[in-house]
Amino acid sequence: MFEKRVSGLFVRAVLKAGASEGWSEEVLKPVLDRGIRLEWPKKEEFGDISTPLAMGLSKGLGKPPRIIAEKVVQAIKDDPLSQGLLSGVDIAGPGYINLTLSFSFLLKFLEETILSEGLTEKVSHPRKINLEFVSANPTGPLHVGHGRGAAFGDSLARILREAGHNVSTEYYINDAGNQMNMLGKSVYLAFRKLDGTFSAEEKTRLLGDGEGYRGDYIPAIAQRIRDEPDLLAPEVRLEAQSGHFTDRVQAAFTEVAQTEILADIRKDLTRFGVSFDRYFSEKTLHESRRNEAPRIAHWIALLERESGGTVYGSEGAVWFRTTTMGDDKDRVLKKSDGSYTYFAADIAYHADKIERGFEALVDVWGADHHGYQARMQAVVKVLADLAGRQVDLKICLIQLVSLMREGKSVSMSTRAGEYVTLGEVIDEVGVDATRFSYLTRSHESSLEFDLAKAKERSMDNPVFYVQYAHARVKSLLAQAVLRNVRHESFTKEDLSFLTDPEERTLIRLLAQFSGILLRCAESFEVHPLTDYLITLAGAYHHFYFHHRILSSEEKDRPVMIARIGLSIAVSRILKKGLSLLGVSAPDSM
RNA sequence: GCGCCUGUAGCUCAGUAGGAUAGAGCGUCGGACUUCGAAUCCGCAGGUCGCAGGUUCGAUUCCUGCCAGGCGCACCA
Repeated sequence: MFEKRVSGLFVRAVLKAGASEGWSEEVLKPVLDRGIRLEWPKKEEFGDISTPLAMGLSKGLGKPPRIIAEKVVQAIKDDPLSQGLLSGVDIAGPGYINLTLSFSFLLKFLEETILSEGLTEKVSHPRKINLEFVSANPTGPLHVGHGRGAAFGDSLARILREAGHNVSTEYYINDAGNQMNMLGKSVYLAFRKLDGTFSAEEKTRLLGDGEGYRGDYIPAIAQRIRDEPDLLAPEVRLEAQSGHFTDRVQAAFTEVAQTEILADIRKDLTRFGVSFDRYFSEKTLHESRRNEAPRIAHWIALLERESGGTVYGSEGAVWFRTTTMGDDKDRVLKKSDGSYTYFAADIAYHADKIERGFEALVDVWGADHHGYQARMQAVVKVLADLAGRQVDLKICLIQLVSLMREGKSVSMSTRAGEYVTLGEVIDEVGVDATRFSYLTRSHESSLEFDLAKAKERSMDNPVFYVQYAHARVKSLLAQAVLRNVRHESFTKEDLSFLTDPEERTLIRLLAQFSGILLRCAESFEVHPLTDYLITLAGAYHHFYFHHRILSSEEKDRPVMIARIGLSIAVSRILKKGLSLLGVSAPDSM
């Protein structure tokens, strides 16, 4: 809310002090260019906003930090724009400059928070961002790991939009290649089992030594194919029933299986509050339209022609030179049999994104794909150069989720089809608790997800703690109505009765919300927001417990009105924050 | 073997681009409901920030080397 103003204040102060003190611009410039680093000290004795700026300048200027701080502080005090905004500027510790926001400014902020819909400051340079997440292969239902990526990606999209960016969300469907064929075969074999015509020989012939896909959903799809005549063309059905595994049987079973599974995935995602602007099919990259070469061929050929040797042909294959970025060998894009690797498809997909004009690409991946990062960065760089534009690629690696139940780990094996699906987790613990639990930890650290605890209504499961704070306010307001308290207007004057230090603490915390969001948007994180909401809820619970809000005494009325206003502001920020996490804020629980 | 990530209180984790006395919650123990919802609040205890060096006025944070755990290193997807 006030970060930009405060930063501006510091920049002007440093330049002014620098001019009169003869500080070298070479020292100042890099520090100012990086942006003034602002902190919100936990201890209020250190003010509302703090910066270690002077310590950073100390070395370059060859002066003690406190001396530098003094000059900067003087310049700030002389700046007319600090009037009204600040009530205190101090130097503390080794050379921190601590600012205290004026009461009047805080009240103005509070008034706006109660009134306006737009709670947040927007980024100064909105970007057109493509955010790709989940992108699970349509070979089985989403599991708990995908759930984390879904919660993270969706919440990040909401935050980026709130911050003012233009965001498109996308799910990349790996619907080409061997895995899909194997899926079709697996369903076909299950179909044969239902018919009583299954044989081990046929299985070996189709799958070799492999087991294929084995989850419960495989026979379920086979059953549907058996039950619903429309799912297979009559001649294909005849071939399947008589054990002729022709190309069109393969194609039909794969098609049905994929459609069914994708429909289930989308159903789970919808239930989870996650929607995508677009589902992008890998298959479309391989298809040729109107006599044109497939997109994938187009891009690989283009790269081979114009990448200056980064993409080159050798041994009958086409390679990407990844050794220049630390890889131990170059990687194949086009195999000697003429088909393309997954990597090649990914290149074409990212080329497509760039072609669509995105300025920033965000890929949310499972952490097991980390080995792919450097390669993809190199690809995007090459493609962006070809397009003659600056395109940033941010890769968010989501660390793994270990599922627990009452402290004991729930074993999971994807291969054997034994895993807990996202749908099951939602059934058991609910959407709100599931999403919140996923987002209580940084996505960069692994997460222990305890089903029993996620359901528990305790502090172990802070979603209820935060929701309860919101419900408390709503209940309070309802109580106020019952007591015929009218509170339509909350002007600065009405709010000026909030003189208690703990009230100021709450306002100060509310004022940080916007900055937290901007930080999330800048660093592509969600967790700081979750953390903030827990802190805010805690502060309100504390306040509520120690302060009587409603009162029938006439002399207490101004304070009562002001506290109701403060409570409304808290509830609005909580609700807004929760909505960005995709979590509801019920009025009662 | 090479590469990436992680190692902070008994447990699960924060710690914002080196900085102020390293923070929460849970768990343990002990307190608070005649008053707006006790799904809440208050207090006590708990740490050589994996180990050892180095850079710095200052290191949980940066560098190097170890140790431990996880993951990745296909003309698979």
